[in-house]
Amino acid sequence: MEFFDRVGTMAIGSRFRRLSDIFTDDARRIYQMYGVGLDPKWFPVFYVLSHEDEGISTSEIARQIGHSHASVSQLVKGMDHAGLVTSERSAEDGRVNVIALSAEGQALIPKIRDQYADVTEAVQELLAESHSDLWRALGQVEASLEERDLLSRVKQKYQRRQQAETDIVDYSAEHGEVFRDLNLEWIERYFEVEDSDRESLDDPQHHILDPGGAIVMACHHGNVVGTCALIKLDDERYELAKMAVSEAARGKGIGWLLGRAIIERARDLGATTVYLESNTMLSPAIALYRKLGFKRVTGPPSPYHRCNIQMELELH
Amino acid sequence: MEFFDRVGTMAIGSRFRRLSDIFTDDARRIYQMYGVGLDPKWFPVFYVLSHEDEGISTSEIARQIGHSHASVSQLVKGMDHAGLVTSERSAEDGRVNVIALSAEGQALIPKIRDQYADVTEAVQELLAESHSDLWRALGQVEASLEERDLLSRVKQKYQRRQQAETDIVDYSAEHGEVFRDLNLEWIERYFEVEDSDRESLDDPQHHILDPGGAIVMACHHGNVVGTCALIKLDDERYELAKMAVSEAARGKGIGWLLGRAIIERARDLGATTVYLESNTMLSPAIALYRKLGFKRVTGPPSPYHRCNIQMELELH
DNA sequence: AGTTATTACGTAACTACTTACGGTAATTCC
DNA sequence: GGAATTACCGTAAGTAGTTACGTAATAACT
Repeated sequence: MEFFDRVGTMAIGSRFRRLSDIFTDDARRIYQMYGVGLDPKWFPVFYVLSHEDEGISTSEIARQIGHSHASVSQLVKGMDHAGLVTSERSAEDGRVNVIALSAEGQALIPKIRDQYADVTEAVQELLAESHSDLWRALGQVEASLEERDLLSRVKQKYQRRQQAETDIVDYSAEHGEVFRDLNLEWIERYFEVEDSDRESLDDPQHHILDPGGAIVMACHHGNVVGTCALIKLDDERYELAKMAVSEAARGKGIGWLLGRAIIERARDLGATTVYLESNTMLSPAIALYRKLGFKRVTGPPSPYHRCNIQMELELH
Repeated sequence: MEFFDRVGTMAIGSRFRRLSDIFTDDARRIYQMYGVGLDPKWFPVFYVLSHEDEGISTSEIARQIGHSHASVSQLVKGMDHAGLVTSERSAEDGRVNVIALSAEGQALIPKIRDQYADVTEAVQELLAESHSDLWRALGQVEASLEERDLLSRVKQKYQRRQQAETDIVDYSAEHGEVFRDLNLEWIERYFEVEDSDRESLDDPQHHILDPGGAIVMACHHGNVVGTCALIKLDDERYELAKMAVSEAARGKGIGWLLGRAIIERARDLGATTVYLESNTMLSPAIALYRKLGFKRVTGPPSPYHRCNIQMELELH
């Protein structure tokens, strides 16, 4: 397939699919040639059962062969119908179905041995024609994916790209409205708006900036999509607060940019500690704070009802 | 999947299927993340169309992406419904449907560019984690399969195994009945039984052996499943005839064993040429003769009506 | 002990392809 | 210039898996 070399690795899923189809197709004809009465799709289940002395459960088979339990359930149904397996409720646990090879199924084991040997040999010779060890490489890719799936790998690239297209700018008077709306959006979504919210959101200049704090705004493609504030507690301690990112701009790593920027401000202002209050309900936020270096602390109670977790970051 | 290392390479189809599913699954989420309005399954078609200036036909797309035309037809239907492509009958050829990206589809090209770059990079990094060049290895396996598919590779092993379990023995009196029946089976199936058939089949001793010919029988697991005769024409020329393999024993390479054995006999008898007559309708037989080294010749007409091809093998 | 959460399972519906089939248009063969 | 063959295409049905959902049994938590 010259196509795959043209499109490149983005089509790797399709390429695997195609190869799977090719092999599956030939497999059907091979099974037919050997004349063993086994449907190719039954083979993984058959293989597992042939290596178990006692019967095992549907879900255990599924775990071993990497299918869903529903798939195994369907396969076993077919094999049962063909008389190859027995399937009965467990005496110890009324939920589990114990599957085992029937006598007829057992009788298939020696018959399939030749086919197994021939096919294995043929495939191994085929794979050997390509210089590299494809079989091992497949195992390594599976292992890599188990460690970190493709989605998260791509997400990293995505966020990096989105972050590069996002500017962090200082708050100025014309941001007043969007600063308030961004914060009200999430507060109203999860909690009740409290009086102290209203005060600081309606007049950030007076409540945050004038006392020696800071506010930054995130602009993505010209739109303000996020904000974060730094409130001065005393000369050494500042509070990270009012972090908000608009619904549509979530997942672009903008919170991380805002956090980084506001910590930088704190450092510039001479802070040694940045403190914050949040709620464990907001798990993505907590994860972000942790990623930024914040650690959980227990401090004096917060004036906000919604606060049930306090965190701090030490600056060196 | 530890399972695949346990079963070994026979399960390579399943392994590809599983990998395909994993990638396809992540792909759907990735497409969602980038928010381009493209169904992942449309991508191959979209890719091909985005690289064509003019529209192309359904089957041409199918050829390029390696799907069936029916699949492309369905995909295009969906994309048309989503307004991404235009599809109309060709003016030159009333059979073909000309597919092209619509303006809306064109507009997607720059939107998908970032995603394409990010995913490609991520997959490449993933593949790089396994030491070997998986992508290239996949291409090589595809190429190897195109040259010779798995079925034929396995068939070779299969035949070798079956041949090892087959003995070639000399004709003796108790083979008379099976010799006749094996030959009548195929003659009746494809042609009319002629008088000269009856004569030699009913009394091979008199018609074949006594004049200086030979007959061999193939025994597979104790059953006689095939036969082949050698008829003396003159001191240097012998005719291979009456080759028959029972229906159930076809595809085991038994014809080849019989042919080899009868040629050996001819050599022992001092032949320089082995001649045969057959019919082009029996293409597997012709292929076998060719594989045994026979070449087509034009000789004097045969007494058998069914003969429409003559072949010879020179012995050195 | 009673409620709630978890686990095991089967059925149904869906997915992304395939093959099978049938209809129409073009080409090739006498 | 007709007949047979071949090419193109869409629809329907099949395939080997999946997710979604409902039910029953067990485990865990007050």
